[in-house]
Order: sequence, then C-alpha cells, then structure tokens
Amino acid sequence: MVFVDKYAIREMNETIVLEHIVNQGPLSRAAVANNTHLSKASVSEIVRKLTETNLVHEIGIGDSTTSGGRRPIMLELNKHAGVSLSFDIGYNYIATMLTYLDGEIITEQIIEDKINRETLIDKIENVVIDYQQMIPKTSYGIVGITIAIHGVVYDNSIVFTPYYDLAKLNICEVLGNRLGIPIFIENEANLSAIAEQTYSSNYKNLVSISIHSGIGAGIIIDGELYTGERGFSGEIGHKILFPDGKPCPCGNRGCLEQYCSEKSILEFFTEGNQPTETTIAQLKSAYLTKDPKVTELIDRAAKYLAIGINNVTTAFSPGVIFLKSRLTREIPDFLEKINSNLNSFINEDVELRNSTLGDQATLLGASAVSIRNFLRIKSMKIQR
Amino acid sequence: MVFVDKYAIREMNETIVLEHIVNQGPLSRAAVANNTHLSKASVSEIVRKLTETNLVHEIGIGDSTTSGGRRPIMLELNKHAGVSLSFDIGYNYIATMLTYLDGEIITEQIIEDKINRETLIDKIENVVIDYQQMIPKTSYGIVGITIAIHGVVYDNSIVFTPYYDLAKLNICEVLGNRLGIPIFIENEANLSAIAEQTYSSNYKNLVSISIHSGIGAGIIIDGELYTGERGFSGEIGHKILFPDGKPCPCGNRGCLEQYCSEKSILEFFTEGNQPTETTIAQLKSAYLTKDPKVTELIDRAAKYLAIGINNVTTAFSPGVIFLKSRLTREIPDFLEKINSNLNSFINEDVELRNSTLGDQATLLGASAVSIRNFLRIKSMKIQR
DNA sequence: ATAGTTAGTTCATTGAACGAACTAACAAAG
DNA sequence: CTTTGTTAGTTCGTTCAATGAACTAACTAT
Repeated sequence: MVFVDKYAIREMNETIVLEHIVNQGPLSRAAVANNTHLSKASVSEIVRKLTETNLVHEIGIGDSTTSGGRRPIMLELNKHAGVSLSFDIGYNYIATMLTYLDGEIITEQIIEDKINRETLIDKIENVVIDYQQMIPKTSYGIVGITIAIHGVVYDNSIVFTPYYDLAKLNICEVLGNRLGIPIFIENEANLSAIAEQTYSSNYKNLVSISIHSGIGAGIIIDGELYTGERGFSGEIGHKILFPDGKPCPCGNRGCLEQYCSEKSILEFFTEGNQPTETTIAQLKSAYLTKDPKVTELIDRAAKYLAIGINNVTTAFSPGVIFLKSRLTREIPDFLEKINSNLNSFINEDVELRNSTLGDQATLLGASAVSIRNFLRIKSMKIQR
Repeated sequence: MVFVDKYAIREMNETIVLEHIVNQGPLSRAAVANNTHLSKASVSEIVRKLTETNLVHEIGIGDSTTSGGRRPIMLELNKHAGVSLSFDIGYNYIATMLTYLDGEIITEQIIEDKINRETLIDKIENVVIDYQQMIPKTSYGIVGITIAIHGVVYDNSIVFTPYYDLAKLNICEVLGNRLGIPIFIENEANLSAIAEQTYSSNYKNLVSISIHSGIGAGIIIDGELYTGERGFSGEIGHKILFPDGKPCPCGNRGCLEQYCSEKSILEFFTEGNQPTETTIAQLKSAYLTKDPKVTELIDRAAKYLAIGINNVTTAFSPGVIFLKSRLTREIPDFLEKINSNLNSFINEDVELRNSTLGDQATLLGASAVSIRNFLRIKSMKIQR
C-alpha cells in the first residue's frame, strides 16, 4: 500500500465486486451488495462500469430467492471477453495453452524443440503471432502471456536455470514491447501451486511439490505466492536428507533430490542406465508383478519422500500439500506409502494429495496469472 | 480486506501517516506529505487529529533543509502516551517487561514460579494490578498486554504446550474481560522474530531460530508473522536429521532437536547427566582450553545445525536468519563454524546472525505486538 | 529591505459511498 | 383478477475526505 487517494477506494471496491462475481457467480446485484457490505447503490454503479467494459455480463433472470419479490438479474464474468496465452519452456519442448478468462481451455499444443537462448524470444513471438491469427474474436484479445520457466525467477526476471541457459534473458521487456501485451514469467512449480490454489483448493496456505529431474515446491502463503527474499524459496530438492551423503551440484552432500527425484528413482530402477520414455511404464508393471526389488525401491522412495514432506510441514504447516509427480500418480499405493511414513503429530492435519491437474497444472497456473492481472483481482477460485 | 467504505480511506491514510512518523520520525508535515504522496492539506488534517489524540506531538522547530524557507515543525510519536506490558510464561518462571510506546524499557522482572494451569490467570492479573499502581501517569495507561507462550498458539488461543498444560486455556477472553485491556498471546519464537523485525532488521522475510529445550522458528513473511494453517509452522526442531535416528516424542525418529537443541548438546557434554545452571559456563571454559572432545562436540553440533539451517533456507529463502541461543552467543567461533558448513549456493546470500536482542527478544517482541495493535499500524521499525 | 524559498493552513471543488425514497417485478392469498 | 407483501434495482440529495490553488508564516541570502 503506497498511498490511498479518493480514486483508490473506487478501484478497491471494483476489485471486491469483481472478485465476488468471478469466484461466487452467477450473482445478482443484491447478492453482491449483501456479501460485500457495499450499498446497493454503490454496487449498481460499479456493475454499470463492469458491464460497460464488457468484463461482466447479465446472463438472464434468476429464480426468486424466497416466495415473492422481483426476480434477480444474474451477473457473471464475461469469460469470452478475452483469452490468456501460456507457455511452458522445457529444456527440449515448448508447450502452449490458450484459455478463456475462466481458464476454460481453447487449445493446447507441444512443440518439440531444444531451447536456444538466442532464438527463444523470436520463437515465442512467432507462436503468439500465429495464435493471434486463429483466436476467436473477443473484446480484448490476448490479455496477457505468462511463461513458465524451469528455474529460479524473481521479480519478472530469470535468476538461474539448471537445464538451459536463460539467466538474465530479458523476455518480459523485449516481448512486451514487441507485442504490446503484458508478459509475465514465473517458476514452473510456483505456477503449479497457483493452479492448485485457483482450481482445486480452498486453503489459504498450500504447497505444491513438483517432482521430475529435480524437486521444487511452489508455496502459497495467505493466498499469495511466496518466493523468498531472492526467489529461491521452495528449492526443497536441496534439503539435506543424508549428512555426508551423495555430493550434489548445489554444493551440499546428501540432497533430497539425489535420492528421490523422478530421475533418481528411475536410475535406481534401471541400475544406472539412462531412463527412457517407457521406463515409468516398465517400473509400474514390475511393481504390479510384486517384484521384490522394485517393491523395496518404492518403499524406500516413499520413506525418503515422507522425510522431505515432513520437513516441508514443519517449516510451513500448510493446509494441504499437492504432489505433482508421474510416479505417485502412476504407481498404486505410492501416495499411501508416503502417508504411512508421516508419523509426527505435526503432519496430522496436513492433507497430502496427488495433483488433480497433473501435467496441465503449470499452464493452468500461468493462465491464472495472466487473468488475475488483467482483471486486477488478487484471488480467483474456479470450480472445474 | 472485507470491505471499503468512505471512512476506510481515512483510516488507511491515518495509518500511513502514523507509520511514517513512527518509523522515520522525527518528520515535518511537509516531509510526510512528500514521502506518502498525500497532499499537504490531507497530512495537516490527519496530523491535527493525531496530535489531538496525543499519539503524536510536536517536538520543536527543525533545521531548514536547504538555505531559505520556513523551518519545519518536527513531529514524533508521543512515546509516553501509554505503556505496554509483556509476559513470558516459562515452565518455572514468569518474566515481565514494561515499555513505552517506542519499546523503551521502563522495568523488567522475573518471578520464579512453577506454572499452574489453575492459578495462572489470577497470578497474571495480580501482576497487572501491581503494575497499574506503579506505572508513570500516561494518557492511555496500559495499551495492551501480550503474553509469550512456550508452545503452539493459533488465533489467540493455545493449541499445544509441551512443558506445562495450558492447552485451550482461555487467557485472552477471561483476562481481557477482567481488566478491560486488549490481551494477546503468541508463541515465544514468533515474538522473537517480531522483535528482530522491529528492532534490528530491514528484511521483509526473516526467520528467528530459538534454541533451548527444543528448537523453534519464528517466521516473518512479507513483513507479517506467518504461523501456518493451524499455528504449527516453524516447528523445525522436528525436521528429520537422521532417518531411523533417535525416537522423538513427536512420533518421528531422528529429529533435529534430539541432536542439537541446547538441552541435547549439554547432555552430550555432561554425558547424560542433568545439565545445571553452570553447565554452559563449564562447556565454554572446556572449549577454550581446546579440550579435543569438546571441540569435536561443538564441531558436530555446528554441522548438524547447519543442516537444519540449510533446510530452513531451502524452504523460505529469507533475507536473514537470527539465532537466539546461549550457546552460539557464548561459545566463540560457534556461529562461524555453522557458517562454514553451509556450502550450497542457496545459502549464499542469506545472512546468519546471532540475535542482537538476546534474552530480551521475546518480551520486546511482545511489546511490539501490543503497541502495533494500539497504534493500528502494521509495521514498526525502531532503531535502538 | 528585498527576493526567493520552504512550511503549513484555508477553502472551494470533486469523486465516491451512502441512506432514503423511488420504480420494477414478482408470488401468494383472497 | 386484485391486493398485499416482498425482493431487485435505480435515482438523488447528503456527507465525507482528498485535492489543488491560493494564502499566510517564517526563514536565508543578497
């Protein structure tokens, strides 16, 4: 809060009204007035502006709440007022997703491509221009572009990337100037956390743990993404599991991700060979045949992951922890096994769930970032 | 933000002006207007109210900023407008502290006493009444009472206490009704964190780790105390250091505090005997004589604590971590030894410091809670 | 003494929220 | 079919607080 003038109060109340309509709509003006403690007069005036700008529209007459009385005119977010475009920059692919303002997916696509620092911005620009040709006609067009990075992002700038070299690449400014569209970048695990917050959880405090090559956590605290003083929060793959354990490139020994990242687990399974696309399926079927070595492997991984999760719980005490991992999703009982290793009373009331959004989490979170920015609302909760 | 009416804007601006005067004072009206982007007219009006209510007073004419021009009337928090009373409820003592509104200590005292659930509230009430007799005459008297609890507190209610049985004891309501003074309770480590935030740090994100019988962390995120979905955040003593290590009452095995709480370290030193008041001094002098067993003990403790701290850093990435521990304060090089065990690049830019407030941290933090509530300001930063 | 500058106050104007009174539109009962 | 009671939504004069502009106050340097 930098300062508050007489226009700020109107902005805040517009935000409040819009948040109510987006998150609890369809709602009548009267219902909004009741839920917000704003007067009917104020709500009427604000809704007039929101409908004039096409963000909200009247979807018809609702049922009368009790017997008698005028029936309400229901208001809803005009989800077709614009679209949001999201990118996920993997080390050998670019995934994209186009959604309406409620996160409804219009189209998705994956381009297989080795990421190159020199050409990345041009490539993204071309994809955007292609999309601009084909998107449905809307009032606002593409309202924002959010780009998921597999690395540390702070203050819309790339700090560190382990798999490709994009550090300090000025995507937001360059692309924003060329396209005239607000551009945001954010860490992939953080976007997954925002997706869970938006589409599948009502907790104010939640953590989403992404497990693939490494292990990273996205952290929502009091309804807002938390990234730490310099963007390095949630680097929980580098929690130390074994003092004096395996050396890790980060400088530590015995880091969690040396033992139970997806990559590490698969390498244990293949006994050091390079995992391929089919390795997970093989692991799964070996597990289903009750291969004792594989059972032991999974049991051990569950135990180690539980220790990592215990360490997250003791730090954050969130309402829920989501796991975004192909292994915990594919291997039956994996999640239950992790749970049975969580013995401390501190973990008692913390829900542990597989991500309901799966591979789409990152892009859906990215879309939520663009949309929230465009609508100037802080919270967005949508049932899918 | 529940709703915003036309009075809210004035409240917010009052808060903004008061925060500036408290945190950057003495300031002139003109300086406040510049720093806040409020108009001079608005600042004048708000300051009129703040001086009428005795919260702010004019302390005289300042120097002219440049050459020429009317000299400014300097404004300052009227720190003698009231006093704040703080309690720290140990398992065998009650410590109290009385301060002015800037945290200046008027008097401190410690009552040795085994805590008893049945008599605690009466005992506190009597202490308050005693203080009310002797406190200096002020406009507002005791503006708030904040009570530090060694246990988990959530939403002004005691959830869990390991050393004494105070769970669900309704201190705030009962005492508040009897005394007509706002009562707050909060966890001891959390109050230490608030103290560091108020009196010795400018980071938005900080952690204060209290090490005694157990190990607990107070966490400030984006300038606000974070306690988790149910108050259990910062229970980092129950991070798992050794998978399959020593059993801990919490249900885990190998918890950090089984190896490097003050209690555990002293027990290693006394080889299992009950530590006494003088044990720390003995440990220190043994360390100074370079007793190889003690050196090894400290080296090992430093290594383990570094692992615990690494796990805090990977989770929170704060700007600074404070250690509130008699051992790291007393034993030379202990802090440096911990630091030299922090090898990961993730720890690179995170400051590690001994608490500058020491034993007074908890009570000073408590006083900050009362004062911030009374002044209705969110942030308070005071140079001591 | 004068000119220039900064501090602080006064006042008419303005934006926005509000309550009260109004219109619109309905259901149920007679 | 009319009346009554109720809810939805709009209109309008009032009120509050922020604001810029003009003012006074008080100072320094020349």
